[in-house]
Amino acid sequence: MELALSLGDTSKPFEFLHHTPKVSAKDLGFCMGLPTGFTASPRSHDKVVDTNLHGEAAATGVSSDPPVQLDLLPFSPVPRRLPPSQTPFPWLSDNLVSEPGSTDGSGRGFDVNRLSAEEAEEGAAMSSPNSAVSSFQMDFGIRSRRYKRDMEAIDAERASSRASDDEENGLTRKKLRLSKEQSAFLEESFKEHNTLNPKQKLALAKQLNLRPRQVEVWFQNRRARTKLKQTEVDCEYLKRCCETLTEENRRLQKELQELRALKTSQPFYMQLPATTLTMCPSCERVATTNTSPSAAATTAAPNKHNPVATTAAATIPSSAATTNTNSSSLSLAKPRLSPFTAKIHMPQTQDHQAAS
DNA sequence: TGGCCTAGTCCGGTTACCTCA
DNA sequence: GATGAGGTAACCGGACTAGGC
Repeated sequence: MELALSLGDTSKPFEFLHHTPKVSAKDLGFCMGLPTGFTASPRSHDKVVDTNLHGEAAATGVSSDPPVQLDLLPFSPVPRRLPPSQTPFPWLSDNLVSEPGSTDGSGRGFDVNRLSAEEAEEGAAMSSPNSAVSSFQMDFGIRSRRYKRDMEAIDAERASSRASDDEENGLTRKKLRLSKEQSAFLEESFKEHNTLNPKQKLALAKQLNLRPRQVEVWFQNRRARTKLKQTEVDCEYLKRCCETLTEENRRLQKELQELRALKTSQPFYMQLPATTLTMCPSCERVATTNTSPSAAATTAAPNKHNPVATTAAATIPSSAATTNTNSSSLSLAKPRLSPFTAKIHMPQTQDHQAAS
């Protein structure tokens, strides 16, 4: 069992991607793979949950839980600006001319003030608030068609009301509720890319009849919500891990007691050498050494980069080797170490170098 | 080349408004 | 109708980066 946070490829894009052929499904999608039986909170209407079941339970030996996988695509948490090739907004080419001097795609050199908020609103006001997204279709699957029509009418009315209020007051209202179409369109955009460069922001604002600042704020809040949901999923998963480990610990304690009882009743058992698993933190290889001198001569390989694949070592999951050594590995493989005594030895780097 | 300034963007946290049970 | 909870748009402050001087 391992926790996998995938920031890249997703093997299971969302269904809506099938309806957006301009964009490669490989680059899109916000997938949350959850363990079987784990149900995300149904409250969030915008929560898109895809139960990708990458079953490694058999390999890890912990119940039937697949790894929790969240594909937050295609954003990367470290680089805040991505090249334009990674920002596939299909509609951008229709609305904006690419900046000749912009090389990084982040919009550097693009004068955001060229299109003021008034201009943006003026341009957007030329069409009805919802016309920009009239071709955008999404089946929310919640309401009946009649109710849906009513809600759309209400949304349109609210949008027009907001526009008229802005015109009358000349002020921006403290808080506006985005229409359903606007939210859905922003959601689709977020799935394609969760960060915006100035061009994309302006294009979205223009299409949705919003101010660029509103689009920016929406994306910021949406990222925060995504992170919050990720945290909730992680928390839930770690909770399950803790429960599993507790149960495993209980089982091993019981097994230890049984072995001790067996040891007293069967003296030949003492002849079995104790095996120590040694894992080098730098190369992350596992070597075995037997505490018994005779056994060490036969099993412990001098070259620790060619560790002997004993039964115990072989049961160490490969995922453990890829886990950051600074954090506790969540790989809950069940190594059949009995009747060996296993321990993870963390030698100093100097030890490793001296040994090599 | 390094330092300073500015603009833009991000994030974490918070506030305030809106909706709904 | 009043109310509390939850969702979310909007704001604030700090940090970071890139470009210009």
